[in-house]
Amino acid sequence: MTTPGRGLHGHVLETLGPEITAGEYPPGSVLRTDELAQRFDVSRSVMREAVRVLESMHLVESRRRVGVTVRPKSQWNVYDPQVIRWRLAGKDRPGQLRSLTLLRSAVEPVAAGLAARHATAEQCAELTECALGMVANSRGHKLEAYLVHDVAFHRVILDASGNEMFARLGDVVAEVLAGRTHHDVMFEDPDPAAVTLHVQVAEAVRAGDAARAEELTREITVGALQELDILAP
Amino acid sequence: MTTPGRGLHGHVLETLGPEITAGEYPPGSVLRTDELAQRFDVSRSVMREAVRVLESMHLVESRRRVGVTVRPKSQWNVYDPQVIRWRLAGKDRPGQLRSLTLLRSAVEPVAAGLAARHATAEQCAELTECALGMVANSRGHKLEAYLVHDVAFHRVILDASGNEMFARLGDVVAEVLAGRTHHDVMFEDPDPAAVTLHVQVAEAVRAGDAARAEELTREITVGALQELDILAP
DNA sequence: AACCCATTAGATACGACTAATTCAAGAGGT
DNA sequence: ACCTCTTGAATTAGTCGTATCTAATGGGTT
Repeated sequence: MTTPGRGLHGHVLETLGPEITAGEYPPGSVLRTDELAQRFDVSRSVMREAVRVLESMHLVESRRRVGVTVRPKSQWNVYDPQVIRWRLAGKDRPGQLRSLTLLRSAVEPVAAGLAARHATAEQCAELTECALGMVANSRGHKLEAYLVHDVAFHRVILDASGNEMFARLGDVVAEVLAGRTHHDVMFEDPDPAAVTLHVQVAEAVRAGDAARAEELTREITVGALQELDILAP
Repeated sequence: MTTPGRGLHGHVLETLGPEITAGEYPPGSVLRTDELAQRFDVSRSVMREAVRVLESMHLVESRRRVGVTVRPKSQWNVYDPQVIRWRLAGKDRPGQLRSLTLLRSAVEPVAAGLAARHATAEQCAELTECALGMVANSRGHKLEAYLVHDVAFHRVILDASGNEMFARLGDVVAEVLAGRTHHDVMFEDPDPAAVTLHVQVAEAVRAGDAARAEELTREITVGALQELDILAP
């Protein structure tokens, strides 16, 4: 991913991060730097750097005379892409997907509305291209090719919104969509209705119809919620 | 704040973080660990820990033979509370407030709808209490007391949504509201209409009327957008 | 109960060594 | 004369081990 075991401390994080985010150490658990350094066979300097990173993610807290204590889940930086990846790779993947899909359902419609106002001609073209790619791969078990265009579509929408906060959710959406295709539902071809909605969103954005783009995207995200049995009646 | 100059590396971060997020080093700028260590009069070990943290925020990238290069703004972890604080304290504070308010306008209505479904009796009571506190302090230049209740109100909504991602935006909302009160508009008493809306949201949540809670909250956030001249018609 | 001190584990510093990457000079081919 | 590939030196972060400092904790003393 974006963070391949970059250096020794990176390797340590790749093991320790998932362990912590998976909840293997209950909140309040104490880890000692010396022990960790021994366990991973690295020097304390390296171990301290890793601890600093975990600390900046609010996963742990390092105090003198006490050690490195694991913080409760409620304090974690759950928006940190690294934390998200670790949790998606762990055992509370379902819950994580629910949370993220809910976030999508809140943000993406608004982003689509903004995109309809701010999208450049180039972005509109990209959007249409993505939508066509989705249509072309919507039948015949071409799930991978479909996924690529689906991810690209949502990325363009988020970027075109002109809001940096929305734009940075592109990676998150990509993870969610990939997760849905690879692990959860989706054994068959995607829902034709969803494909149509994407095409219509592309049209609405190009036409500058913000209200319609927002409403159509809301339908898409409602569909995503229903797939995960997140009912909202 | 949550991270008061904890240790030497914390002190370094408190200076270097704001400098980078303020854009004082253009993307691609190269910093050398040795020089930085000299500048802050700390050991290389401490400097390396600070760099690791900045790296985990995707503010910089550290490569051998090159140095510590500043990454473009588009790659920063803009959801990291620390980064948000640094940027709010810096010169692109207005833009940051716009981005965050837009995020609020997307998330809070959805969160309010969920809160109407999931809120406990205790949370409903808290909500009503907050709303009453806002009413009580809405006249007579009691802006500070008003702010406290306003922040608490939105925190309860986000918590009661039952979604951890939404809940973690409580701090962000707090920063935005505090910023609005202390620096920007708001020289006079808050808008009476906004106060009324908060009371009505509390009622709707208690009544379990999700659609109404969502719509009322949307009106609140639209008001916040208008205050910042973010027009959306 | 209040105070003091020994213990402990992280915090900082320093120096030596390692390894990766860049850049440039030079060999060889076109 | 130009281009390409190789090679090697310089540079800078990465790693490690040790020594010292500091602050929390817990027990013991008054």
